[in-house]
Amino acid sequence: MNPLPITSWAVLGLLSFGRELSGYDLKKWADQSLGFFYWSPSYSQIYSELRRLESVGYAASEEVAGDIRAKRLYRITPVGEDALRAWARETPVEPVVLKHGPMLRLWLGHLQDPERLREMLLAQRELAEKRRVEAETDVAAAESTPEWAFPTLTLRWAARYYAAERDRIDAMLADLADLACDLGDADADRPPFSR
Amino acid sequence: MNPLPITSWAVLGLLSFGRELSGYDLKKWADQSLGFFYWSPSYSQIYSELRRLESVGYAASEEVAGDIRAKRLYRITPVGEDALRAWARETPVEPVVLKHGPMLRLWLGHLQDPERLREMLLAQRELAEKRRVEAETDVAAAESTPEWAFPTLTLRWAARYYAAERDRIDAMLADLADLACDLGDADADRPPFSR
DNA sequence: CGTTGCATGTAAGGTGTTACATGATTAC
DNA sequence: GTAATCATGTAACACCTTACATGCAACG
Repeated sequence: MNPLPITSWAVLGLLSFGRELSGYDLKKWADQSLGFFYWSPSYSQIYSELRRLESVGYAASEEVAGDIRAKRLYRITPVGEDALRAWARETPVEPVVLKHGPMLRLWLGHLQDPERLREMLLAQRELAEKRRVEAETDVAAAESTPEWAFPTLTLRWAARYYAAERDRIDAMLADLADLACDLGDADADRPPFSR
Repeated sequence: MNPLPITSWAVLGLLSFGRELSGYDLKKWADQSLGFFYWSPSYSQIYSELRRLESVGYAASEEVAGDIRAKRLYRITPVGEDALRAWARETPVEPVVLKHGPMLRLWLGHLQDPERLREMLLAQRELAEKRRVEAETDVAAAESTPEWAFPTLTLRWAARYYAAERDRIDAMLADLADLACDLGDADADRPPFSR
């Protein structure tokens, strides 16, 4: 049997805080926790990961007649706890992956209208600020509960991350403005493809 | 025909700076440019993207007897330039994707030995600092050449990014130390799974 | 009474990885 | 002479997403 993908462990991790949750709720919660520093898997993947976790005995589920409609609630099993702990302790840490779409566009700035680049950065700035506020409010909600100590740490990290992202965009906007001046000066030797 | 994946455009972007390059060289260069803010595709993917780009007429190649050994050098075609420019201008910007392995581990800190977490963060700190220095030296090498104006901007951004990453880890180490004190105080109500 | 949200999936398909293969050359 | 690097690939396969399907309940 191949080792489980990281996503599996992440989903099992969501269950390791001692609550029983449906796939739907798991996704919602993943968006607000995992989503800040790891990515949040799609619904369909959450459901299939849950089935996989159940098939290897790391999770168990039961059909529950909810307030309105039947749900399938998943919980972590003792075997699953052991496996997750072993994974967290013994597996080499995954390298950080960053795919920064806006920077890719900037890197190819010689193909673009400088004004469009500026607009793109401003939009990105707004997004980062929104995420920052989200993380900040989530910190405030979580920091009083001792069980959430570690999630609170990562939320605090996320708030700093998105604040820094916002500031870097400001710095980039300034650099871009400088660059526009320089290019304005030396009209003769434009970079390639700038027509 | 489906739209090309972003990786294709990234590889075509590497070719858009007016040089003829082999797949091998492209990968090396990708590690030092794209790798800082986007991820660097594997060799095998670079080769297959190059074949795809050639098949749609965006790139052309020729076998060249290099200094030592035969190489296949790729260059962008005029059609490819137009397509790349159109992509850069008209396609919605890809959202930022972050998959921060170390934060995932920290989020599950209740399963871990705090000392191990500290070690992990220190290792991560060193890595960020190394990347920062790399980006910084690459900035110094590129900033004098006007064609590299935009790549220089992104390298400068990367240098700031990795500096901020390093500082965030320091802040996290401090938070973690505070947390250890709090937990030491309240021995009675340990978080779940901390045995 | 139509649309939105809840809740759970299935199917198809592309993306991107690892592992492997090859052969020639440089370095120790 | 044998290890590592250059240089180019192929094959298999896992991962993950989008699109689609369903059926009920609440909201206006």
